[in-house]
Amino acid sequence: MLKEERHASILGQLRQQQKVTTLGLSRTLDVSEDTIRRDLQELAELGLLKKVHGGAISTALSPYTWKEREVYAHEEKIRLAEKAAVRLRSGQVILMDGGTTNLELARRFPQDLKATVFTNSLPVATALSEHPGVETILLGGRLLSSAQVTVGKDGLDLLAGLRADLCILGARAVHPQIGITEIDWEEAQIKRAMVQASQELMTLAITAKLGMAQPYIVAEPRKLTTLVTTPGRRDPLAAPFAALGIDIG
Amino acid sequence: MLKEERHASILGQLRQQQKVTTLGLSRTLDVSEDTIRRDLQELAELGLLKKVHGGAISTALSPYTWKEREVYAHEEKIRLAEKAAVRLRSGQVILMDGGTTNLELARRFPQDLKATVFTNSLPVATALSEHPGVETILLGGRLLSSAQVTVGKDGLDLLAGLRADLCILGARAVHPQIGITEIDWEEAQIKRAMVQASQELMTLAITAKLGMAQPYIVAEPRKLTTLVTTPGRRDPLAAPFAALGIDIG
DNA sequence: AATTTTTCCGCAAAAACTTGCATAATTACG
DNA sequence: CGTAATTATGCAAGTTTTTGCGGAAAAATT
Repeated sequence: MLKEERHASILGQLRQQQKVTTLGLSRTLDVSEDTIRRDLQELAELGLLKKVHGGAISTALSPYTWKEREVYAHEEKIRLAEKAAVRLRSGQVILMDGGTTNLELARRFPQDLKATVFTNSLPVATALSEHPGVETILLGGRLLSSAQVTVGKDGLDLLAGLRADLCILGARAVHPQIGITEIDWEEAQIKRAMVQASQELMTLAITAKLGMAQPYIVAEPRKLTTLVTTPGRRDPLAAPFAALGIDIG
Repeated sequence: MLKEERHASILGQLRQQQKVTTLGLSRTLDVSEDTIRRDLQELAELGLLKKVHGGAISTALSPYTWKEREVYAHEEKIRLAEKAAVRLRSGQVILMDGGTTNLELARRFPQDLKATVFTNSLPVATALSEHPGVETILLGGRLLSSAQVTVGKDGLDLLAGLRADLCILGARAVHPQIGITEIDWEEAQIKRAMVQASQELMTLAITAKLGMAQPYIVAEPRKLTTLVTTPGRRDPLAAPFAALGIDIG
């Protein structure tokens, strides 16, 4: 059996039952546990699953709540937020959507920054409200508890009449050909409106989100101005974006 | 069973019934109590639950942070919130503004209540987002950092087109002749619009607020339907309200 | 105060993982 | 086609993680 077949089989099983065990795969695929471990490691490096002691679990485990997502890859998110924070300039009008990475950025806005921020994210707004130099404007609408953001027509209407300097998107998936994509249609709509309403587009993406894609397109790759991520511009994961002229930070 | 599965199961159970016991989990998941204890500790370290003697509870229920302990008359506010919570009925469309008393009420919405809540308060919206039966709609606008509420034209416009069943106001001052009054002009405007948009008006007021008045009038005394407070209807502080036909709870 | 329940601590066994290495399979190329 | 290079696999030894247990400590209950 070819390695690729095994990988496909593992991912298939993972989709069906959310988890796989090293021992179980070793038996069904008739290879040693060591080989399975190496398979899982490779797939984990591609962000296709999450390796745990005893096997692996699906990264896109659906019943994840906001709180649970917040602790996932937390250290990496903080590093990205720190890198992004130094790129902000006073006087800007900024659009920010939700996401746990954006929340870390909101917490790390430079103390002396003066800016106006429009956001549809409750946690981001809460974090920014403690900042002395930032005027925060919350987009109204129905609250999605899973993502802690508001959606709906009111927010879209407000964005339609706005010309902001910078949009900071927390994306679920960033792909060099497909662009920034989302899994929820209502969220995707608001994000699209945010992108439309601003000059520049910055995205913070942890490694696991690079090269991934979801059903609803938020922005095409060429819309992206800055991509803040962990791998450098030479890294195969980031290089395709650099080739498009996107600033890799 | 993988450790992560157990964790997911624990969190799932916690989300549904907001508490779990060590013994119960040990039985359902078929591992020793020590293992459960270690699981709970790990999850507690990630901030995903709160460990208590005998098991764990949802963090949503116990946000007794250092800040909240210092809230003025906190215990009294909690008692008022408990009294008000039992008066809520399923199917209602409710308007809620901010304030620490309203926040305590939001945390104590009956678990089986089904309702739609419009609010301009960030903490109230955050608390309600954890409630399975409540649809939360946030009023947009500029964020006042001191009160953690939004103000502005967008919220006023939305309220103008609304007919709600109940308005729950957290008032700064309640006077039997002057009515409910506020100290901030912008907040007063939103509150006034909320009162206008609903059939009934309920207010939770700690003793210290009774008989007080502030510059901006939000609602006349006769608008008030229910006053939830500590003194009984015979008490000289509450009697003038009872005389107006207001329900004292 | 006594008793029961729950938690904490250290330990030991089992399971799972890592690493280095030898061998087998596959691919590359003259 | 044959041989070298590369890659994949399995094995063994050592390490880490996980788990359950006994007993002491702490907390709740009576």
